[in-house]
Amino acid sequence: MLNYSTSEENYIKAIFHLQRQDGTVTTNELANELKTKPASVTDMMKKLKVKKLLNYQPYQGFRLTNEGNKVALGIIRRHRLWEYFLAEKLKFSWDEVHEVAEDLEHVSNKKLIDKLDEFLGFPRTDPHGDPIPDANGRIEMSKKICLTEMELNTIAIVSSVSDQSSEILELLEHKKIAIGTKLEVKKKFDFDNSMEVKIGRQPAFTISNQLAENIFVLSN
Amino acid sequence: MLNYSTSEENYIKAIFHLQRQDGTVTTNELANELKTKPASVTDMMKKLKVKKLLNYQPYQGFRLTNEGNKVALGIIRRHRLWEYFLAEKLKFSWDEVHEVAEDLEHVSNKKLIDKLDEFLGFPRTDPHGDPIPDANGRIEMSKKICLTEMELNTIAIVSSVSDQSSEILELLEHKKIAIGTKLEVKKKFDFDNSMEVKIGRQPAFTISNQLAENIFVLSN
DNA sequence: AAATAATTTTAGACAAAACTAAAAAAATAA
DNA sequence: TTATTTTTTTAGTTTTGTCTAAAATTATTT
Repeated sequence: MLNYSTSEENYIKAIFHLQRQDGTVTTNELANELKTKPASVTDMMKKLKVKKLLNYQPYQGFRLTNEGNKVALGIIRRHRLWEYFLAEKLKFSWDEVHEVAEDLEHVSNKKLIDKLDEFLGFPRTDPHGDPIPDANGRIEMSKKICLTEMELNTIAIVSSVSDQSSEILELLEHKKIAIGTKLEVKKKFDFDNSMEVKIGRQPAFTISNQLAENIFVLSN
Repeated sequence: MLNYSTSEENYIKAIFHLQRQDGTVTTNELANELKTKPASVTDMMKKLKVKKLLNYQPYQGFRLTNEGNKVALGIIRRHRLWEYFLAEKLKFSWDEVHEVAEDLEHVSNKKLIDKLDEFLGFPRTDPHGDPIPDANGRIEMSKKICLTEMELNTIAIVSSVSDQSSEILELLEHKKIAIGTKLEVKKKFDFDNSMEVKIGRQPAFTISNQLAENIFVLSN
């Protein structure tokens, strides 16, 4: 695996994330995401095309090649492992880790990252609940879905909460729901869209639709 | 404290280290140290002078200002803390840490470094025995001297060994001398320049001149 | 002290990554 | 289907950090 500049890595990562949503990524989307100008994006797209990291025909938008995706997963692996380290070992709070990891992720020494992974105990998700690719770039492709979309009697892991207000956190704490908690939906009520869920062998309890809409889970 | 580019930081660090030996640093010395060309050095010296990090008159060599020294100590602090982390936590070997720390040292988030320091338990020296500056840039200015230069009845900490052959390591292990060991010189013999040293309360033992010349210590 | 050698600086170029302004292409509206 | 708007690309600069080749300065010899 070759080495890429910080700037190239930032473009690759941004394309990877935007690809998840749409199929293909446009110049303006990317310029907006990276807070740069469309002309700069076009310049970089030409460079990355030459390096065979993305497919790109003028005016047609772009998407990463297989090689490009591999590179992106490497960057994301580094980013999320550092986030985990910062939160778990250095006691950074939930919302501070991203910014610092943005810098650390560009130190691309494979041995460093694999040893860090081992030191941390091979964590499966970062502090935001997003999955961490393994040393081979494999990632749990369990897409993040809203708790409201889960099928009955399937188990999913709570991965993130979109609203971060203290009110919702109080409620989640009371119901013993945290990131990493395994939830099973037992019933859904059409009247108010509330649902009954279970954690492990404990008795099922009720979650309102407002709450469920703010909980996202990884379902295999 | 402002932010400096990776390149600027590498120059500042190199000047700091070269200054220790001579008083002032020359263009060629620096070009050689950084594996770059003299013309590039001159260009950078002009930039660093404008930023008031060094004193420099054409053809007269250069040395860091107080501000420049502060910046250098910040970089060295980061470098050595990461080295300690790599060796102690990630189980990198003694001779692998430097290269990786060369990259990590340029991530200059103060909170990150101070929390890392705390996580590591405020180590006083890196894995090579070199002192780590504290959060205020203070460093144990105990200069590294050769064991042969130590005065009688003073205590010093073994900080490094210049020869790294397995023969010397075998001998050091046998005599229970390691980095961090506190040594006190009790006698010196002019005949063969051998010396008698003590570790703690144990009985004094003899060290040959050849061995002493390869042991460096931090004497307060 | 003049000549030669070594060191250092200047001048001019180049590559990477960004920008602005203008041109070209695609999408949308009339 | 034209006309207009939006998006994207091109062309030409800028900044940072590097380089080579040549000029200037300092150091060393004879």
